[in-house]
Amino acid sequence: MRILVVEDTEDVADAILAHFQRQGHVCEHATTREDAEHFLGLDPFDLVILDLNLPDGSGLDLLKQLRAAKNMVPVLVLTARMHVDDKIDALDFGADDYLVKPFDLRELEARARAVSRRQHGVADAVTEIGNLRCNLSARTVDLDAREVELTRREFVLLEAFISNLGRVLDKDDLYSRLYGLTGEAGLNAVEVYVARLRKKLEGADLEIKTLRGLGYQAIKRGT
Amino acid sequence: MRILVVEDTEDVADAILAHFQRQGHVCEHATTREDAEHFLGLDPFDLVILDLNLPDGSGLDLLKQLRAAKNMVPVLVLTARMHVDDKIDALDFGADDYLVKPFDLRELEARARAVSRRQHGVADAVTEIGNLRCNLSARTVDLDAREVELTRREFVLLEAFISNLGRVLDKDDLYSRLYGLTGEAGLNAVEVYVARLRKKLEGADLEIKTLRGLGYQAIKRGT
DNA sequence: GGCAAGCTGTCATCAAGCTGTCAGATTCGG
DNA sequence: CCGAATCTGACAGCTTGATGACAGCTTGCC
Repeated sequence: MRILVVEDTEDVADAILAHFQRQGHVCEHATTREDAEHFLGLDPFDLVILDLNLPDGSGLDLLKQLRAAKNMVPVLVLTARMHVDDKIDALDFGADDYLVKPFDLRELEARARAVSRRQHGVADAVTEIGNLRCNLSARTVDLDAREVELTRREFVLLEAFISNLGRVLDKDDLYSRLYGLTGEAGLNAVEVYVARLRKKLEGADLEIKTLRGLGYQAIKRGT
Repeated sequence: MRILVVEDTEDVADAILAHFQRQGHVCEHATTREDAEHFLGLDPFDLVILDLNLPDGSGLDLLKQLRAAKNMVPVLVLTARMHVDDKIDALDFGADDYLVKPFDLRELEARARAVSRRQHGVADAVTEIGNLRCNLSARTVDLDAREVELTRREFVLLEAFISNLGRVLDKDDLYSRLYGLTGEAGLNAVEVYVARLRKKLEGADLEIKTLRGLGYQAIKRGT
């Protein structure tokens, strides 16, 4: 996933970034509202983790502004405040979930995953596509009940395909999921990883079709 | 375990810290509510030992706040007050157990262990994983009915793996279990101890898998 | 106090596995 | 049948993890 972390407390931000990056997600870090707006203009994100207490303006305003602009990116709000009012405000203004500090990284991860799943209309963390079972939280993939070992990048790619079943993902999109904004790999890299993924998923009911000039599309075989 | 001791009476705190640290647990010490909130924001703890009488606000409020934020960390409450009401309050607000001062350290230890076990849904302090039997209270480990001698750190590591079977523990997590937040060992230390533990547990039905870039995962062999 | 044993953390070195690039092969649309 | 797009096997560089050796420190024992 592409995640924008808007958080000015350094150690908290570092912990969040490190944790999600370890999972293979691509993260950008904004410390101010202005900064956040900048990033949001550059790239589509799959999730925004937003601290309500920012130095240059309430995060709540940023949220309002986003929603006013019909930007429906999933937003997970962090707040140190304990007031129920804040929670209500945040949800009213279009936050998808909220977490009160202090929080556990694992909790944050679970919420993030849930929010993003809801966005894609996928009910469960475990997705089955025919003989292929993918557990997004445990990062495990089983094909015909045998575990398939995927590397970080391969998993990111599979995640993208699974949560966008049937949709066409163009190469630029996949590229930014793998390498973010500052990516330094050649475009060919996407092709290479698609090939590697296809090879590891040989025999699976998930087919990754090539749409020449358009991108790739994952579909369930036999449909 | 990572234990947060929230206690402002110096000698009591020292005694508790010394005792649990001797057991190989990693302890942090907070003397005020604010301090406690700080630590709780930094790292997930396996247990909070909470004195109800704090200089800057009742410990009960901290507990309420924690639970309101859905933080379910096991909390063991200490209180000097003799009122029965306090006991009821603490349990009502989500404390897992309480102890009235003055108390015996061994008693505290037993309660702490019980609370933490309950949290993990383990009925007994003895956990069996195939041919490996681990007694958390006695701190003994048997492999094929032969005792394995583990050092403190090795045991802490094993404890972490056993109580998180199947889950992926990243190196930062393991590191903070071994050295706390202020640890001064290199990150390589975790690898070294995993290696030592693996060596001592050679032939056991507990496998410690390496997930490159993610961390380690303990699983029961043959599953 | 002094000694021995064992625990710790560091380091250097080695091994394994991931990554990105490339070149040549292949496929596809027209 | 051509050219462009895509596929794919090979490879080299790099990151990450494993492990034996070692020196300092602590602990327990006399």
